[in-house]
Amino acid sequence: MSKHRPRSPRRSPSRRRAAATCCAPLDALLDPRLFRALGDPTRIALLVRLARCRGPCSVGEAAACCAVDLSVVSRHLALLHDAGVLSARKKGRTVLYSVRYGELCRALRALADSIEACCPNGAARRRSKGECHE
Amino acid sequence: MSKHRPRSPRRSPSRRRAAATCCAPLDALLDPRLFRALGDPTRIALLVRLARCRGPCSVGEAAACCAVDLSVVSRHLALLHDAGVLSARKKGRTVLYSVRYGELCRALRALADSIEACCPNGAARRRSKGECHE
DNA sequence: ATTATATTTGCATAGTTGTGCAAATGAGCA
DNA sequence: TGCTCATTTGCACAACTATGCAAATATAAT
Repeated sequence: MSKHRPRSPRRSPSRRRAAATCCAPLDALLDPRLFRALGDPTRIALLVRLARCRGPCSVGEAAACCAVDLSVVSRHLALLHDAGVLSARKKGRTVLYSVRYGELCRALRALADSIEACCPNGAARRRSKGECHE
Repeated sequence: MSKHRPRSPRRSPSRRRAAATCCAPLDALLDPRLFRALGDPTRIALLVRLARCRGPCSVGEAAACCAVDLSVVSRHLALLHDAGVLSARKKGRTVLYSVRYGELCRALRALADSIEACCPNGAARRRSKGECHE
């Protein structure tokens, strides 16, 4: 997901082998940077706004959805961009942001799949409603 | 997502209308509380650990995955529980936490669906790779 | 009751984050 | 060149967060 990342030394090389195989992708998919980016109400509002725009949206236009300073909006959009949620394109003196629908959806679905794969009786994917004890 | 919540409205029947209708569910699905909970490396480590456990896991057991104080682990697990990511069950003097696989997956997929529905040419769902400009 | 184990809570603290304002940059236009 | 508009950056500050340690609670075992 995240665009350019300084490669965190998080994971230890041979961390737990036994029950690890199925959940291996989880580590990569569960990127705190993505979730942190989505963890702020103002940024969520901006993301929804961008999604509703159906197409590129300038910083000023995006700012219409929330009552914070324009500079704050600029920072939030940059952060969402860094997290890989938005793409940015410069057109003249304005910056056009748009939602990276495909990337975002793929990341979320991959995560869901990976989590599901860890579910004790997760083999019955997508079938019955109550496949997992919860 | 969040444990006790007024039942998010499913997908709108007529997908894509004036541009605003289709994204209505997004507001409900994009819950900052969930993402904030997943936005911390230690909590992610705990979640992965819990997923690997394949079944209930005590606070002490979960703590094995990260080098923070047990009290911190306790707080993180409580937070994940509040966010609806984990379920908790008390057994004697230990508390068993487990991943709410179903809820979590459903939330992520619903979110992916909802985002995709906002995509300008999102009608081609799941078909081609590059359905969306990004 | 006493002791031991599992978890939680109170408090202090260092670090991070969201915010506004003012100034700076950048890009088009007269 | 100046002028205007869109966006970003520097700075300060309040609020929040993650953390560790010590003490408190809860439950089980002796």
